Amino acid sequence: MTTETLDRKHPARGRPRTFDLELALDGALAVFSERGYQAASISDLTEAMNLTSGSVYKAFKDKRGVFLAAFERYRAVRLAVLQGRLDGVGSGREKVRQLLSFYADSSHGLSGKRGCLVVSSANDLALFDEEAANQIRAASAINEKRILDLLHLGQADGSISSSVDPESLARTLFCLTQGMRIAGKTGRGQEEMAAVVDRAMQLVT
Amino acid sequence: MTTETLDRKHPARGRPRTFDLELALDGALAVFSERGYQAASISDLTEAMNLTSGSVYKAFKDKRGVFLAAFERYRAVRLAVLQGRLDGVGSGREKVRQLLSFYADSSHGLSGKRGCLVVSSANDLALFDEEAANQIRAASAINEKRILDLLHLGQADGSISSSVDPESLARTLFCLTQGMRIAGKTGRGQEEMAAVVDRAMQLVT
DNA sequence: CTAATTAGGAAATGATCGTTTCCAAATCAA
DNA sequence: TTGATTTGGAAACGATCATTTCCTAATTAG
Repeated sequence: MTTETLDRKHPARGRPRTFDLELALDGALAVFSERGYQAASISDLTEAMNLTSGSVYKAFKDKRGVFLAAFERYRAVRLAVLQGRLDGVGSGREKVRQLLSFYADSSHGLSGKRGCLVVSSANDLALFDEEAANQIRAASAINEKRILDLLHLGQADGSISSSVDPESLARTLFCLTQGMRIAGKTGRGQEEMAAVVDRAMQLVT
Repeated sequence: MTTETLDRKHPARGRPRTFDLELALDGALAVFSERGYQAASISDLTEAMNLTSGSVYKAFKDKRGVFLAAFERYRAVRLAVLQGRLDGVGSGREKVRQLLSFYADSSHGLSGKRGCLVVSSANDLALFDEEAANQIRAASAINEKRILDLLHLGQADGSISSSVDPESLARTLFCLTQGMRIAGKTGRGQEEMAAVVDRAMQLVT
């Protein structure tokens, strides 16, 4: 999936890379999240990545390559954190609440204003070529599917009634998470978002 | 609220304007909605507005001026359509459903991919100066407040229970509408969005 | 009429954009 | 060693960006 240029774990030949690739991507994804693809200039990126533009282009080919690598990095990091929280609770219903709380916690204060790279990329979908757009759409679909899987789990373990339609509920909760991220851009408090989670959990019966 | 340059209804002196201001703004807001503020170039805008850049700068001062005028135009047009739908139904609860359906109808197909100017502007909030950002935040707040008012109306006319907390429910439904607009960017069907509305209405008891 | 004023529009402006080029430095293979 | 290869980084590139300038056209005021 990643390009040949990126994953040289053991650089057999040539001068070795002196910067941390993932650390650089963390800087890049912060810029992309906050400003969007187009408004994130190479200058913005090189500054946040602590690299010169030459090194950036050597490592990622072009701006699109930086974005796609940062996008994957973002998803991996976020998924790891979420997975840790899901593992901490038992029932399917509790996992659903944990997932919603995960989004709520990300949607307030400074992290709320920084935003979600998947949401902002979906918002900017028209700016990308078909291949990149497909990756963004796929990431959204996976996030929605994850909610659906938790609902199925809850119905299997009895924590969620089998009478509710999992698909439409998953879609509804997914929309809610995306909306929390947008609302978070305008500056929200922890309690405001927590109350949204409590309210939404009334749908998960 | 609008600047002196714009609302010259009766141009006392000088050559009269030969283009329709609101028609031009309709073109501009379509570009801003679909591409976002930064990615909407003056070339994109002049093409969509059927104007030369000179005329654009005469009428709106700068790109920021075009955006702010288009933003207000968008809100006015959308509010008019929404108000028409709200007037068509009776109870507060039915008005809430109508509002959610209004967003759902806008979030599928082509209009879904075009997106909402308020949502995309909130997403790009970091790109604007403080004054413009405040206008965007205010627009979001008004949209949330509108839902709250409908909930209060429903509680007054008995169509919504007085035991539910209107503030947190309004915030939840607001997040849902914003999220529907984001989900709509990735391409959704009418039925998918309609099901989300049905599901959300279970919260409005 | 003339003067003042404003719109329309082409062309030019300086800044910034993403990207490439070029060269020195650092590594491995031989 | 020597050659091949890759990185680091400064500088340059053409394209495009938002904006201004300048001139003509169209209108009102007097």
